[in-house]
Amino acid sequence: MAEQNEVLRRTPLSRERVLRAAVTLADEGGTDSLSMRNLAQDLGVVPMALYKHVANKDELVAGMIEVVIGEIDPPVADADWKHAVRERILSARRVLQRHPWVSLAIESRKTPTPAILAYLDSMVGTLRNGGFSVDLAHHVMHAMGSRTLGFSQELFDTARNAGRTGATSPEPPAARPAQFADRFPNLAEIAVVASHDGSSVVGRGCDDQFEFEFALDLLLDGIERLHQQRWTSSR
Amino acid sequence: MAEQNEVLRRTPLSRERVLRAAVTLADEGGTDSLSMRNLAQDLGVVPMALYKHVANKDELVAGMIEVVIGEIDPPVADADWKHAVRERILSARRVLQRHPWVSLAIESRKTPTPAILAYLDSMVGTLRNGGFSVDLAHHVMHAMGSRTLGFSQELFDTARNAGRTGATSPEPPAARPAQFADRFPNLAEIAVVASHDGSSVVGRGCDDQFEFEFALDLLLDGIERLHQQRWTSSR
DNA sequence: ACCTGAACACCGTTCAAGT
DNA sequence: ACCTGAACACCGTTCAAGT
Repeated sequence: MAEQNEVLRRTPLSRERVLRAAVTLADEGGTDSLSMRNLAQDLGVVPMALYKHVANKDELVAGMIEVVIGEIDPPVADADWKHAVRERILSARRVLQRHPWVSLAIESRKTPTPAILAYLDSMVGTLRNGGFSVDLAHHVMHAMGSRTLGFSQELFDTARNAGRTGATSPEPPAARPAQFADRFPNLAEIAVVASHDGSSVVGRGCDDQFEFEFALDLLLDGIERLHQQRWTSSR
Repeated sequence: MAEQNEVLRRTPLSRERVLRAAVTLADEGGTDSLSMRNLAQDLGVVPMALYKHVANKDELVAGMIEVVIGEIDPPVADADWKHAVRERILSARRVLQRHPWVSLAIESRKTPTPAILAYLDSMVGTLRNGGFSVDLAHHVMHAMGSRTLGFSQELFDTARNAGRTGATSPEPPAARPAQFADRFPNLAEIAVVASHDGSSVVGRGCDDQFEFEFALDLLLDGIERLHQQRWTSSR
């Protein structure tokens, strides 16, 4: 590790290397460990050296988002709109699972980055090519919201925390199962079904991939129905 | 203002006062201005005095979330499940619009707070009373995701930044309209329709309330269809 | 002209000293 | 026993001094 740092120190810094190291740092240690000082240390460089390649931390994060969004597959060719949209979103979801910090990073920013705009623009293009009116395509993009980028939008987000360990969190989301079932009986009932195991609690045992696709298909099927009915807003 | 601080200084601190002052501080200045030191100053108190009422900043934020979630209306009585769910979510949305910092605060936490669990439990109860199977209710909660709490889930989030000014942001999300239309023609086309005005850009002119209800109803209608069909997952 | 160490203005939180 | 000032270990970023 010290040797590797020694080697890396010889190769000159570049914006590319800075962004890549930052993504790796965030992947491994989460947003908390992403500081200009930590990043500089990983690169064997004094903190101020970073400021020749990124204007400030905000711009660093924007660059990191660009790198990650670039990992999303291009749209599949020769497919109907529904299949193309579905596959692209599932690709985005796989990317987000590799970089669990990125969804919060995107949501924390005030403005979307160019790569996000390009991704969304491409998705609108897929809808338009599929025969969607501008009007319907517009509302559909709003309806999909951040799910277009593969966001789970879960309130019990097991995926986000599981980043390091990979396993489910050792601690239940609230108190012990017995108390939990008393206070939140309807959630407890749901959790039991999800896990096929009476001793489980909410947040464990849910099949995230199934739930994501369930929600995605619920939206896509509804959208398909509107499309076939030539739906328009009354504007 | 100095006089008011003087008066407030006499009334003893309480967890209630700390949380309420923190919510007000975040409402006015956003998450950035919410520091233990700023909060203590607003309360006319030394920073360390706060630690007798909240264990640390994380627990402070949890308490702030509890306060805000408590502002959501209880479920309307004597209503079918669809109306009850719809009205409750629209109430949650109004609350989130009053406290623009709270959605990010909720998403940033690893575990849901008790008030959030109680809210979700109540919503599951509404579905179960409406005749939903445990299985379908479970998947529906995942499908709705954070939208159950009124989250917009927009990538162009005009509402979140508009907190202070109330007006739309003076700066377009990316470059000037002309360049924008060149790089993102499909987004530009959508934006023009949304604004009835060729000079506009994405993010301006969208009717947030309409879009939220469009997406909400798209989901609710799809859910109603599954419910009527007695849908079950194949488990 | 370039690079960088020290410094500035902040954080959340600990802890020991003072009352 | 209670309260709190100073201190600690961090931040992102500025800026002037050194090469």
